[in-house]
Amino acid sequence: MGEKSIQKKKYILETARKVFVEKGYKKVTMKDIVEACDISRGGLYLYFESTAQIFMEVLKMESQEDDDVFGDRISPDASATDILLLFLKEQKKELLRKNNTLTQAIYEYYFENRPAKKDNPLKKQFDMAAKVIEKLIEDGVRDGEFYCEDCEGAARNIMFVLEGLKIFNQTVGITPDMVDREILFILQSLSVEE
Amino acid sequence: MGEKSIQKKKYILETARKVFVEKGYKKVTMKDIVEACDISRGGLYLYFESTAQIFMEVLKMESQEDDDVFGDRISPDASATDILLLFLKEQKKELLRKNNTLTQAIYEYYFENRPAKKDNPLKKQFDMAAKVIEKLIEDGVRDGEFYCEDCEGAARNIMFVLEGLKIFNQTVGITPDMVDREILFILQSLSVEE
DNA sequence: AAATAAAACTACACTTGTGTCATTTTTTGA
DNA sequence: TCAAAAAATGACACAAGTGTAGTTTTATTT
Repeated sequence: MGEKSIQKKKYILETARKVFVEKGYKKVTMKDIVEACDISRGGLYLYFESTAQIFMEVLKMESQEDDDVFGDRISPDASATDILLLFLKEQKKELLRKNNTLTQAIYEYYFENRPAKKDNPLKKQFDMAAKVIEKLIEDGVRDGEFYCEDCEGAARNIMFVLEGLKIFNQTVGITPDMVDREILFILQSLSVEE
Repeated sequence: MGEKSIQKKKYILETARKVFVEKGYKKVTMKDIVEACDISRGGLYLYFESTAQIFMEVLKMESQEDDDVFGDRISPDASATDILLLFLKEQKKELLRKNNTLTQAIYEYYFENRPAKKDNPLKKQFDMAAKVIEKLIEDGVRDGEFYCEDCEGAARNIMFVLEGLKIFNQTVGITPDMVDREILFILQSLSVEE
């Protein structure tokens, strides 16, 4: 497969991503992707053999891309509160950018295809994020910024709230101020008593 | 439609429910239901005209049934902690009884059919439950059992955690002790400082 | 520019699901 | 007990999706 083919494959994946964003996972057919890419039926089968395969490769692409959007803009002397707030703001943006995310498609996919818990990407992501937040809270406690008796619990609590907001957004819809209220509550419950 | 027909309709709905529990929403076809009910294709169409309609009626049936499973067993002199704990235990049971719930099907349905936020049943349920918890926490605070500066926030926080656990369970799977840890954390964060 | 290889196309055969309708079976009541 | 009504059946026509293969178009190489 030549260089040109690789380009085309990438083009198909990027176009297919848009389709998945728009229609979720289950509703998407080869025809949808063929039409979005403006290629022929047979042409698509030259590169991929099923929507499932395409979706998996889209996910792979996705996970390669959004590796380090975050690490960049943390100044070295930022307080734990600052960082936590930055993280939560980032999550808020992600949540509300609903029209550009694969969230629903990913849920649909995992409804059907549940990998062993051990190597479930969703679980890994969750655990990693929780670990990061935990460290963050621990730092904050050490510096006297936060009060918290169970940093791990608090971190997991935050993660579950974020999960809750995410699914709520997909089924009911959320407004920015709903997210703000949750963020506020989280920060307040970590704040030291005067 | 005679009495017998009504019986049969109910029978179909109950059987269809099992199918939805097993396969979710989108995957279910009329054929699946026909076979589960052991009736003929045409026969089913006599009662319902689409899987969507059947699903909606299943949901209606569901919501009529689980009205007051809870209110019953609260003794009049139970403390707020007791009641909250009972509520959370109930939620835990519900969560882990995954193999008998329509959770995934409901999510799939609302991915496709998002009603206006105003009359979205999911939102209503959420808000109502949050209100109940809020009152509960307020009672606890008044009696000196709980410490909480933002009862509404705390209530919503609990609800979002439960939502998070729910979707997590459908996509990754949870274990009883994961739920226990969350319940413990919630109770601890409401506990009065000594 | 001719020959070959690579890429793309389209039409086809197959599968699965839907909704309908002429017919058969069952129930009812006079 | 038998005629009419109600309920149930299953075969059919249709629609939408899949995967394939023979053919055509485009690109590459000598």
